[in-house]
Parts: sequence; structure tokens; C-alpha cells
Amino acid sequence: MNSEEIAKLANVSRSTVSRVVNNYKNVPEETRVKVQKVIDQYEYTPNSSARTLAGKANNIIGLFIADIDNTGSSNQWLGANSPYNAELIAKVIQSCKRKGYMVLVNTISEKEELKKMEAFFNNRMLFGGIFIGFPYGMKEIESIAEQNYNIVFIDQFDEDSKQYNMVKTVNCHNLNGGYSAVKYLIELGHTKIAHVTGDNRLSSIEREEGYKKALKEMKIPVDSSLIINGEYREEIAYKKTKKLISDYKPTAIFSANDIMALGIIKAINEMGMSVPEDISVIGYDHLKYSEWMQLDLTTLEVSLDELSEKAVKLLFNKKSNSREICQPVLVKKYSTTKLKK
Amino acid sequence: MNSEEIAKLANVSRSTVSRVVNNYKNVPEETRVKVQKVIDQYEYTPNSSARTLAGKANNIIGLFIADIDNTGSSNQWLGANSPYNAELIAKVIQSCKRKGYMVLVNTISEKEELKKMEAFFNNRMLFGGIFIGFPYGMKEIESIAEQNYNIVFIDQFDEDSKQYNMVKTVNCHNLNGGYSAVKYLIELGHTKIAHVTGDNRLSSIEREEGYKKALKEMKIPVDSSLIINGEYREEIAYKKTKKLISDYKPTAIFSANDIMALGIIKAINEMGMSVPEDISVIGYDHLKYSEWMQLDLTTLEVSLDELSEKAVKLLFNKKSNSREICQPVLVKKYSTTKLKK
DNA sequence: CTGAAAGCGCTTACAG
DNA sequence: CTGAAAGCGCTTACAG
Repeated sequence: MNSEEIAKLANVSRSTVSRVVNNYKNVPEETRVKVQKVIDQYEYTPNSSARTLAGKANNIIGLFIADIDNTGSSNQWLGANSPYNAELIAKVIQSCKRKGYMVLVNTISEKEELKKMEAFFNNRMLFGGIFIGFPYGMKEIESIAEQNYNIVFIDQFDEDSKQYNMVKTVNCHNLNGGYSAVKYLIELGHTKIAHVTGDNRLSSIEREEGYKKALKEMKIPVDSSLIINGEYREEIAYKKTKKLISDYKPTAIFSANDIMALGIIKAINEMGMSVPEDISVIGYDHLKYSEWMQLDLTTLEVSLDELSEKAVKLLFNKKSNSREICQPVLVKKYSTTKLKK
Repeated sequence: MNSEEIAKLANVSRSTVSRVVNNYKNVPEETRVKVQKVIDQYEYTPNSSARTLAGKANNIIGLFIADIDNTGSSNQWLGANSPYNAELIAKVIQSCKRKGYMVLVNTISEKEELKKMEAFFNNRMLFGGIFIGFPYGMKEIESIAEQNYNIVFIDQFDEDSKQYNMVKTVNCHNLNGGYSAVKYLIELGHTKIAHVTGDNRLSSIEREEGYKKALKEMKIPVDSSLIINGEYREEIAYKKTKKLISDYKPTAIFSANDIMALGIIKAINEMGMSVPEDISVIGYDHLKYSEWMQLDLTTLEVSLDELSEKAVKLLFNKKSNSREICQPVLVKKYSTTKLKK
């Protein structure tokens, strides 16, 4: 069933069918009803390839997730496999569906793949795209950002970025998150606070800035030996934390995400100590799956519902440099406690 | 950049460009190289809408996930939100990517949505589709199955289905899974074994059959009061298990999935008992996230890598009724133990 | 308000 | 082996 057949059955031209399908106003109610009736009866759906080719944007939104392992070792938690991304994928699908759009999920593991993606935007294959998880300052991402495609970047560009004023962004204010995590630990009496950082993404960089800001504000000197790089990965955090603890004996640890917090807690337990009695731990993300853990983790929550809703909303915003911010909320649970005097 | 421009630059016709792009054999090496060089130089990618419209199948595979709540209450773990599905989505994306295909993820919450999906197959918008999680015997799914679209159904049709011999299927042999779970419990000395079932899907039906088969084989009468319906949902399993335990005091529980096992274990703990000392528990799925739990769950594992690889492989199989089977493996951990005499 | 016609960028018989 | 041309099913100026 195509528009020509519908046109014949409704006794109008294909142009008119098209006008009805696209809800153009210059068609009288009577005609509209007549045509719509035939459309409904035959369950006609316009061929999306033809529409796209003729100039309409497809009702597909691309979700592009970095799947780049910069540590060299294999990582089962990357890309779509990461629990954070898995939750986000589900939320983005929901948000898009509410708008009548579908989601094409792409994991990007090689830079060349980004080149191919550009064709999708040029071809109108995609109405828009959402990019997440790419390294801060990644050249290929910056060059895409300069193309004026309809793309929302999540936690990718900050005020220091040359492209900041030409792109749509949702930023999660990770600086605030890191800051309030560490501030809370300080309020609990801790001063020897370690930080296990993420990787080369903006979120990690900002969380670390927040950590430093809180310390400075409270006149606690920043000790770089208390900052270790966990690459956002459980097993790396696990290993390095053991060394960190035996070398420097922190009383609290701020982990740049929940997954590493699991590794950190495991390390603490294996060293014969417990959380929070001996060491307080704060995570980041408030992963839904962490509900399953015996130990309820104090963590920073960014609502992924809010994040995905805002990202999708921006896609429909005409302004090419519109932006949204999500604020993290400190969720106080049982992995943190007052420093024993 | 389109095929006409490439044709001009390479001094051939658009037909020849098309032949090179599509790797047709009837073009001499010399011509191929000449054209390919121009294609590479200008990073030409054919417009996928035009290709599709002209008769080629798109390199997109649709993943259709049931998001149907038949319990009436809201369920945060459904559809793409379910951890099982989240893992599966990631795996399917990987498998498709290896074949050079992309994945369009659709959650289906209303029957009408299935009608629209049919247009995608008719339009060649999708090279194929993978369906998972729909109720056994669902009319709309059966009617789609009869259409001869390129679709693989996971755990949807069994030998009793009228459509069984006309569809591509991957079945996980849930009967074997349920059987070996319960057999194992019997070997551990248990006879009072309860079963918390899933919902109206084939996987659940078969797991229950396996439970009954093992009991019958060992001459243990099937006691229907020991079988309760958990709808595959943690909180329902949690509530009903409390009643089950106080009413019938089973010494072992076979849960139709891991998520419910969490609710079951929570119920057991809250009633002052522990796992496995007082009650042994077996789950199903071996969710990756369950690694995070303090208690390592004895469970049935179906490799989602294998499942998605097989599903994608079938999509490329010409035979419209080709099929694959995945065998579950019993993973013995620490939530099960010998019955205390 | 409405239709005829051009055009979107491919693929594929067809003819040579 | 190769090109001219028709056709895929829409949308959209354009003319009326």
C-alpha cells in the first residue's frame, strides 16, 4: 500500500495524501477526514526511506556511546556493557519513544566509525544524535561538533572548549558532585580523604576538581599521593586501593563512580577492615543495581530520567547552542560515618 | 557527495559506481581500483535511504523487546530496564556490529505498535528483527510470525506452536534448566522444594515443566501449594515468599530468575533465617550484576554472548525455519547446601 | 485549496 | 564489461 493507491481510493492526488499525512494546515477538514479514513482502513504507513530521501528527517535518533578502552586491557564493563550506559540506553529509549522517535544505538570503538556516522547526519538518516562517554578534547568529536549537526553532547564540552558555544550540551555539574561528596566527608570529621579518579572524560576531570575545591575551601592541603587513577574500573580501583591504604592510610575515600566503589570496598574488606567503621566510602552515579548490594552506598545521584529527558528535549530545540544542566544529589546511606577520634 | 559526482570524477557511469560499491563481480580489477580510489578519497558513503528505496535491504536490525506489564502495577524492571534485557541489548549490539549491522531498539508496550513495526519489514527499513519477551501464544506475535519476515524469535515458540515450523527460533531449553536446578536440589537431600514461577512467557512455562519433571523422576509428588507465581518480579516474589515459608516451610526454593531470587533471599533473611543454612535458593540467568552481591547465587547460566550470536546468525540464514538451541549450565555457588538431617 | 511534475540518490534489468 | 533509463515512494515548489 503506497500513497498512490491511497490517493486513488480517496479520490485525491498523492500531493493531498502527503499533506494529510504530514498534517499540513492547507487542507479542508472534509478532505482530511476522507483521506484519513482510507489511511486508517488500509493501515497505510508512509515508506520512511522515501520520505527521508525526499527531504524529511527520519524519526530515528542515534545514541553514540564511546566504547574506547584506553587502558589496553580488555574491559567487560565498557560501552553498552557498562551498567551506567545500560541504564542510560533504557532511559533514552523511553524518552525518545514519548516523542514518537526510535533509537539506533551505536557503540563507537574506533575513530573511523565516527566518520561513517557523519554520513547519517548528512543523509537525514537520523533526526539527531546523542553522544556520551568520549574523552575530553577528543579531536574527532570536536570536529563533529563544528559541523552543525543536530547533536547533543553529554558531559563533553565545558566553558574552556572552543566548541562550547556552538553545540548543544547537557552537563551534569560533576564539580558540584565531587565538591559535596568531599564536603560531607569533611563534615564527618575526615581530613585524610583519598580520591580514586575516573578516566580521561570530562566527568572525571570535574569530579576531581570538586574534590580539590572542597579540600581547599576547608584549608586541607591537597596531597597528590592520595589521588589515584582508577580509570572508572572496578578491578583497577581494587588493586590500587590496596596499595593506597597500606601506604597512606586514608580514613575516607571518594570514588569517582559506584563501580569502582565496589572494588574499593572489596579491597578494604580483604585487608581486614570494614566500611564505614574503618574507612568511609562515597561513590558516584547511584546505580540502580547497587540496590542489590548488602551495603548501601553513599553516593551522588544524577537522575538518568532527567538526563535523558533533557538531552532529547534539546534535540528538538532550534537553537544550535542550547544547553541544560543536571544537578547531582548526595544520597546519604551507610557506607560513610563520623571519623572515630 | 553522491554517486553521480563520484562517477564523473572516476570517468565512469553511476551504474559502475554502484557495482563497485556493492562488490559485484562483473567489473574488471582496473576499473574497480580506479573507482574505489575516488570513493576513498572523498569518503563517499551511499545514501542509505536511496539504497533502501531502490530495493536493497538496510543494514539495520530491529530488536523488539516486550515491555508489557500484565500485573497492572508499575514495574521499573520491565523492558529495556530489566537487567536481563539490558545485558542482552548490549550483546546484540556487539553481535550485529561484527556483521556490519546496526541495531534499532524498540520496546513494545502496546499491541498497536506491532502493527507499525510490520511496515518496517515491508519497507526493507530493517534487514531483520529479533523478538524477545512476549507472552506465549500472543496473537499479534503469531500473526507476525506467519508473515515470512526475516525475524528470529527468542524463547517464543515451541513444538506445540502452530507457527513453529515457519519461523526462525532460538530456544534456551528452559526445561533442561529447571530440571537440572531441581535435580541438584534433590541430590542435596531436599524434597520439600518450592518453585517461584515467572510470568506468561515460554521461558517460565518451560522452567516449571523442568521443575515438575525432576520431581516426578525422583518420585517426589508435585505439591501445587509449593508453586507460587512471582511474575519474574523481585517485590512480588519477596511478598509471596514470606507467606509461602510460614505456611509450608520448604527447605529449598527454585526461583525462575535471579531477580526474584534476590527478593526471596531478602524475605528469608527478614524472617530470621539464612541462605543456604536454613533454605537453599537457586536462581536463573546468572546476571552479570549478581557478581556484586555479597551472596553468590547458585543459578542457571545462559550465555548471552551465545544467545545473541546465534540469533544474529539465524538472521543471515536463508532458511525461513532455521533454528538454534542454547543449553543452560548450572553454576554452583554458595546459596545452596545439603539438607540438614 | 489542489494536482502535475520534478527531484531526492540509489539499483537493476536491458541493450549493446 | 558498461551506460542510459526506468523505477523505488515520497515531498514540495509551482501553477492554477
